[in-house]
Amino acid sequence: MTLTHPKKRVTIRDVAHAAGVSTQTVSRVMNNISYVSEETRKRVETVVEEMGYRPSTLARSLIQQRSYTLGVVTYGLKFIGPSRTLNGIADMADQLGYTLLMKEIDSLSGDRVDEVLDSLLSRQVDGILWAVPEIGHNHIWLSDRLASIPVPVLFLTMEPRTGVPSVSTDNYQGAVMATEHLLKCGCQRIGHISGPLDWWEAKERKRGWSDALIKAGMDASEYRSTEGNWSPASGEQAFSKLLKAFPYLDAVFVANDQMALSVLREAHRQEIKIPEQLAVVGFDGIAESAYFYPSLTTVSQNPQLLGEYAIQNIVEMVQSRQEKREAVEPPQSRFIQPNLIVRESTANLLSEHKGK
Amino acid sequence: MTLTHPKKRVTIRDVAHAAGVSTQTVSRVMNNISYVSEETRKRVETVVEEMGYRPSTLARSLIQQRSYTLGVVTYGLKFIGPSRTLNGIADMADQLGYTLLMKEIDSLSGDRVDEVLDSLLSRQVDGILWAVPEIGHNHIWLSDRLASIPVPVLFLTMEPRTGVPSVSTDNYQGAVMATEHLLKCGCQRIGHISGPLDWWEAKERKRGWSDALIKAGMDASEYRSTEGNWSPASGEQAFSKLLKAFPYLDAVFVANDQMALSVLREAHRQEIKIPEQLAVVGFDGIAESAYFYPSLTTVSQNPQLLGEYAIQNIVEMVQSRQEKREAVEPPQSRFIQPNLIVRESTANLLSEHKGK
DNA sequence: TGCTATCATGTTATCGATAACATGTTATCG
DNA sequence: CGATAACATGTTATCGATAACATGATAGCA
Repeated sequence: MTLTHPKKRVTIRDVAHAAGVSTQTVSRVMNNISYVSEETRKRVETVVEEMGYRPSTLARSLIQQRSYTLGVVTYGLKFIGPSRTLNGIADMADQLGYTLLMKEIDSLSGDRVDEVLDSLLSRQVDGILWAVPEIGHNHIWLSDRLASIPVPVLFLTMEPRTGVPSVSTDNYQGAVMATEHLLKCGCQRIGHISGPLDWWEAKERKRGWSDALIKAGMDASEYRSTEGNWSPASGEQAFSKLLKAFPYLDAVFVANDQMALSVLREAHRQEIKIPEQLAVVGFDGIAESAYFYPSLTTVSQNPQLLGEYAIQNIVEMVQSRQEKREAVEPPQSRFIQPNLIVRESTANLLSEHKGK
Repeated sequence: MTLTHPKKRVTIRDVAHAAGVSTQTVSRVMNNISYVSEETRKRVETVVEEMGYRPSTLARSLIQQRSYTLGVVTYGLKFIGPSRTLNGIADMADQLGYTLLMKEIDSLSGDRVDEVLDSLLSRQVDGILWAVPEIGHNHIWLSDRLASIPVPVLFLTMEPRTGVPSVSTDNYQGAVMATEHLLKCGCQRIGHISGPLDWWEAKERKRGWSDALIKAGMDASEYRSTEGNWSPASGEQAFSKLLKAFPYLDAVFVANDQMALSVLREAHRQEIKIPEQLAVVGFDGIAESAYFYPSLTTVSQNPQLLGEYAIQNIVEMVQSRQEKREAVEPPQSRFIQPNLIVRESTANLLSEHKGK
């Protein structure tokens, strides 16, 4: 007998009537404010309990012009990084008393931007988190549209722009750390397998690698780099290409762990010993990387933390706008530092220098 | 000069005033309904365009008692499976014109259930997708609370209950397929590394393995199974334990790919040849599994599809409730079939029987 | 004692839209 | 040609709450 109770919603008026008071008084009780006698408060609370009354956030949002809801726009939920970021976002939003309206964007062309923004804004979000990585020109809408958005917007994983608040992992520093680690291991010919170079993150990682080499007095131009598309399959191809073009490699910095996985596998097949003949460093620090064979040295970022941090930032922006007219601080671009996890795919080299 | 435009929202009244008509007429134009003269329509549309008017979904939801918003409650976004499901959910919701209110639950105890439900319901969601896997007794609230929820609720990944609509992957069948594949490969002593057995999915996979063995005339009780917790680390431990207790294993069916990854690695370390000495089958079909060494035979589920399917179902429920009083069909438990992907970790055994 | 501050509660307006009803105009038709 | 249907638009009520204002009682104080 699955009766679907059509139960009408209990409204504040029902409660007021049942308790013999005005709706205003019920409202006062629910919000714990101003003067309500102890007696009345008790009575109302009892009725609320009995009737199972829950105030409509919707109605409240309308009159208060504030919804305690944030819009989140993501891209790439099928990958673990963005998902973990969303995880952090959801956790922190919850902790701070905000609910999330979520939209996923699939195309990167930016043609759906207006549609998504309208949908969020028409639902009165208090702020928007744009968690779509910067790829190609998919952020150009920003210069035209941003000024006309009536709520704060915070961007994740975007090239810093003055006047636009953003939070990103410091991909550049991460890549520098990875490369310097390889140098410290004694590697002399360090290749790179990059991500798709229209991605800002991929560019940053490549730049870090290149700069670190230059800083070490090596001519970076002589070092080859090949482009993958983040997938294991592309990593395999890129690695073959790299090896062919540059057979004397003694190390590779791979722009993500998934591509590094196929480098390990392919090296295995070709009987290239890791790390003795070839040191490998990945990027991301996915859970599996500790169980690759050999386990992978990698630059670990914490996407979850990124998300948490982002929410804290946007909530601050939202609240300062509610209270005052101006933000306490001007918008900023902030970075989160990744950190290097040294494992078998490079570890052994630390003591003995090689490749003289 | 980052001026934060405080711009007041343009309301229907502003438009009506500017166009010299009533708000009702503007409403009619916006919703393309009933009789509006071509002339008036044009004029209003022009004004709408000029002023950049966008109707407030919030206000509309309030009066229409319908929000075109669905609540989604997830657990485990830091894992790839649930994220991909959410991906499917978001895509399909978008296609069908619904927006998502998202809540992530971290604890499994169920103490936050009421809070989450209230939060969603107070925002007038038209339906709820409960995408939290069934673990231990975390679904008991259902029997008490479900009847009092005024909108349709659909559960993902839950043991079928009559009268409660749900959508799940057929874990049992998947496990049967995996085990029968191993049998067909000629394996005779097939072990199992299970997930945490308070998870319904883990139980189902174990049951499938056990039943397949029994069906093949083997005494399943003689075959050992060890419990992991889905993580690679636990897989390693479970595998060692299993090997110690049952050294003559010639195959393992591992309840997920992450644990299978460490089985591969550990086997490698102990110089156990895969698949010759030990065949391995995983579960999930994560992207990396094709690039493990050796590549992993696995039961691939499609969490994305699961999510899409779930949204289609709940939207149907929502719409049929809007139109009629009763649902077209009674609530059902539906299953999605996974499929077996044969790779190197078992493939070679297909031709030559072994282990006599 | 009369005046003001504090307390307790109610009344009316409002948020931004649509529903329901009303009204006036123009066709259509027997 | 008058009645009815179809068209075009406006007015008022409503969704569920809170804001703003109003009112009455009590209490403290000069």
